[in-house]
Amino acid sequence: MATPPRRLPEPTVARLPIYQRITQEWLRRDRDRIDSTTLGRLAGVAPATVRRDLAGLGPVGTRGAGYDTETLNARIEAALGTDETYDVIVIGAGNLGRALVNSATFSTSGANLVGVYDVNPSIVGTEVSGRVIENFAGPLAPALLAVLCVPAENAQDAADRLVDHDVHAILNFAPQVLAVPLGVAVRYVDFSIELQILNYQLSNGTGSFGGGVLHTLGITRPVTARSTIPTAS
Amino acid sequence: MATPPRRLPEPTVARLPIYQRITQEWLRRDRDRIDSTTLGRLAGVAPATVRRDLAGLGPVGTRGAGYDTETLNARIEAALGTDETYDVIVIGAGNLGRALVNSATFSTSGANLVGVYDVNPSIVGTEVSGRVIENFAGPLAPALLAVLCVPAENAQDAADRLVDHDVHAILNFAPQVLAVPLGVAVRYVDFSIELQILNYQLSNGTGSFGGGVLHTLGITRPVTARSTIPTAS
DNA sequence: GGATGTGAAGTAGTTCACAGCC
DNA sequence: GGCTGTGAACTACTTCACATCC
Repeated sequence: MATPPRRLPEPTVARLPIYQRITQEWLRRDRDRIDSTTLGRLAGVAPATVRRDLAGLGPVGTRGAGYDTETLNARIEAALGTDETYDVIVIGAGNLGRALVNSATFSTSGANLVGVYDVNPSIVGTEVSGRVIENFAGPLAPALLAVLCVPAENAQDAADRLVDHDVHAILNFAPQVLAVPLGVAVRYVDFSIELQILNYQLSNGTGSFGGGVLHTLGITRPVTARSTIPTAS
Repeated sequence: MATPPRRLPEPTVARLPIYQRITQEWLRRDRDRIDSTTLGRLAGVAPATVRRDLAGLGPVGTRGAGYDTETLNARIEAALGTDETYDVIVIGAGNLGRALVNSATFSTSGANLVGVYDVNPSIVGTEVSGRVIENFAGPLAPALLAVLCVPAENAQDAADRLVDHDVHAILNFAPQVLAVPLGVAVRYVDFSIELQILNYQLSNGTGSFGGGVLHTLGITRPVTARSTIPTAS
């Protein structure tokens, strides 16, 4: 059990996948080290915060030389638990559900799609990404994690069904606050709320001092450079 | 200028749209008052936090009687700036882009869709929600806010194009950290990161004490009740 | 009586600044 | 020399608890 020592702060957990994405890009480009300043610039996070975040994974860097790309990637994976795969079902195979199922990143983060469901008879039986869409009214593949992409008015009913089916975490794309029993985690992705927040920032110059803001949860630092990840030099 | 007195804290801004959604549901059901405890239970937020948030809009409640539904809704709208509409363009009309354009909530929050663009010749010219998809290489309708739903590998290029076109805020659905100049706000909606966070919470019982967690940004309170919004009594 | 609005206290997260190690 | 890891200071947000007003 050389896994994460203590529980990580929420904002750290939200940033780890971003560091990981950058680290993986670094790996692809055969760069074997990265330092907190660079990582911070690319992720839109202060260097000290990067170090504090990564230090939470146990000592992972090398003083004077930054972080070893390979090790860092492995450590983040272990901390997030994405080194093992986890089963996910998708409820709702409209445009959104299909977009998610098709999305390349679905599997790269350890998620293992074990079922796609819908109630619409004209959709059930069709395929998406080579997977047959099944009837949500019928039996469900076992999974602890479900992604909900149904219309708002059906979201609560669907959530109830999922809870009965022993789902313990729901990623809800419906613009609908869900009521679930204690012990079930819900996370919301709400398009129009995100729009509203951005619009507010536009009108008020919030987020740093009017600067380009990274905002996957706690991230509020401007990314100044125009380039993304430089090619290996 | 009877608009918001001071700048609101980020987490408050993220919660206001949720309060607003509940308030609007309340309006629809002809309930003319709501109190911080009820609002908090439905939104998954502590009552004191609800009051602190709403107090930031200037005095809006009535001691002893809670908040007037109509007034509250208007105040939140004014604070968020959704009482005036704002123009938005959507870049990328794949499944995701189409899902967003179709989404009922698009317009309900003040957003005004003024253009949908793609580079794929087999998509350009087709319609989505009665709107013709135009060529992203061609001229763009003016808008300060853009929604980016292109593949990760095209996201930075598209963002550069948008910045040149004087877009000041980008809602990025591509799993790609964008580099933009200062003065441009970016907000990320990243499916696989959300999944990873949820999976982490599953494995670690984070978020309250393993309880059902509301998590549109700062929201970490369990919603215990099974019912959503009760029907008018 | 009852619920808001808010000082004061508490908590969490970020950033500084530098000791420690390569 | 350079960059990590971290105590200490700081900042931001949340929650308590109660005075205030309907």
